[in-house]
Amino acid sequence: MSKLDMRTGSTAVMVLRLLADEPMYGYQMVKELQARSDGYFELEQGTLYPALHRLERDGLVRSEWQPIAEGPPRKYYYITDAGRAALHEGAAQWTDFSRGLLKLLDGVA
Amino acid sequence: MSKLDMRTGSTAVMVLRLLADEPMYGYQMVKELQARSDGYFELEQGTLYPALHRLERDGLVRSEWQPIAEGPPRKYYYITDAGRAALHEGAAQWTDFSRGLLKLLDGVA
DNA sequence: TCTTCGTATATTGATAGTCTAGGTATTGGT
DNA sequence: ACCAATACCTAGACTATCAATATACGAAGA
Repeated sequence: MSKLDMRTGSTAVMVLRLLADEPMYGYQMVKELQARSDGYFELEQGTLYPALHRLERDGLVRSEWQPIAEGPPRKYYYITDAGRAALHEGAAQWTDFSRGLLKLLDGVA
Repeated sequence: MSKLDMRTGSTAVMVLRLLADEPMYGYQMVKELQARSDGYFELEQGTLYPALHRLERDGLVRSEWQPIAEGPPRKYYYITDAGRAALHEGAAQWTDFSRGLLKLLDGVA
């Protein structure tokens, strides 16, 4: 099957979902999403970083640089209270949408 | 819950899904999608008509004007063989995506 | 008669998110 | 010396969506 295009707007809720478990840095999120989806979700860095900056601009996450003994420094992201609220809202919408679409497409694929 | 934004790219597969059952005209598709989703999928006309023209341009549907005794004429759309193939492809992708997202968001909403 | 509503197609301009492609820098292995 | 993996980032092009608007017909009601 051809490579997945990220569905517009899903990146934010995916990122918030990851950060709800623990703080993470960008590169880690890419790998974590791959791991949790058996390689299906391939988040491009050119998609992720702008999305993270939007989330921070909107107060849904905050970030903190952390120097690493070996390798380049990491920018850790933390979900905020507003971020958790947005996660619940966004998860509810995407869940409804996904269920509705699965119902509509049931038996076609 | 707030009004649904159509998720980018889902319009095409929804339209093809409807036309796989029977030929329809645009306005009818809007109503039919509402009916099949208990009012959840609200396809805007400014979203639908450009989408239909793209589908026709790409040979996935063809259209035919039909004069009506009462009221404005209707432009009926028919799915093509290429359209059915695209439907299966698109349905498979959206199904995988939806299942993956539901799994990721499970328990959050 | 005039207005409004439901039907039905369509376009325009603004907006927003994704992609490709590139850039910078560090570390470890060959 | 070189390359791959790690880790951050941006710019420009593209595409689909939205809100708003336009046209036109028929029916119902004031």
